[in-house]
Amino acid sequence: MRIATWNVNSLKVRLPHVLDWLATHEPDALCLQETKTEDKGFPFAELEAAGYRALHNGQKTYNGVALLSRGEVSDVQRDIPGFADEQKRVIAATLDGVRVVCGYMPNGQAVGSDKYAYKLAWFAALTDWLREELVRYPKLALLGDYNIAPDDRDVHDPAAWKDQILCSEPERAAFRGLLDLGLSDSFRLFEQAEKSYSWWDYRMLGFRRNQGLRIDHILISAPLVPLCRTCQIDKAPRKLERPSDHAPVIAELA
DNA sequence: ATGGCTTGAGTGTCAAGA
Repeated sequence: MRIATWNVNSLKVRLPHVLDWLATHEPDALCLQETKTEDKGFPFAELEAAGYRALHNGQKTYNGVALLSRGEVSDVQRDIPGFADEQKRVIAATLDGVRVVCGYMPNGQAVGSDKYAYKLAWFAALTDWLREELVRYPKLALLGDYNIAPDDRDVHDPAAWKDQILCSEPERAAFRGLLDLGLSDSFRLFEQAEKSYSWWDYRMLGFRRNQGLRIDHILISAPLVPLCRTCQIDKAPRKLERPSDHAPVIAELA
């Protein structure tokens, strides 16, 4: 079973890249973030023609998440239960016995801002929900754009980013809070190249200089760890014309 | 130098991203 995540920064713009990527990698599930559309603009038919059904939790202009799958899904959940939030950031479903949770975690804008407080509250609500979810679904994967670089090795210039948004200690503590539920960062189960990142700023030739951050992650619960064969960041789509600023991350489960 | 791109909305130019 292959599961993947990709912040596409507008599905309308990126649909050709997504269709190519699905054909090349044939994931069983692909979690998308920042679809930036309501259902009426969502390309259900094109994805269906490519062999994928789609669950979408979208809104106009901002945010929006989707879960694409080849097989049947059940127990669909939109948003974090009990957490009042206008922003469409979560969709989850069960697929082949695995609870697949797709999240677009808040960016937070700047340490100390209102959006930063929302980000930390959002992570607390997510963590509380997943603690319960793991009881019901021991095999669980949380995929998405976490907007957190968990460690200095996930940052091209740790000194410049120190205590900045995406890297601050409270954000990293929120990430560790997810690990404390018994989840593992699948990327770090394997030896990886140094300077591996999943996002590069559009500006300043960020990608060409590999000035990036690793903020897109696939966390997996303990029963899935022995099944995990690989986890890789695919930089290829970032090299295309009009790329997303994020690269997809894909994990293979036996 | 708080800039540098990209997107959606909407037709002038701004919010938001990370």
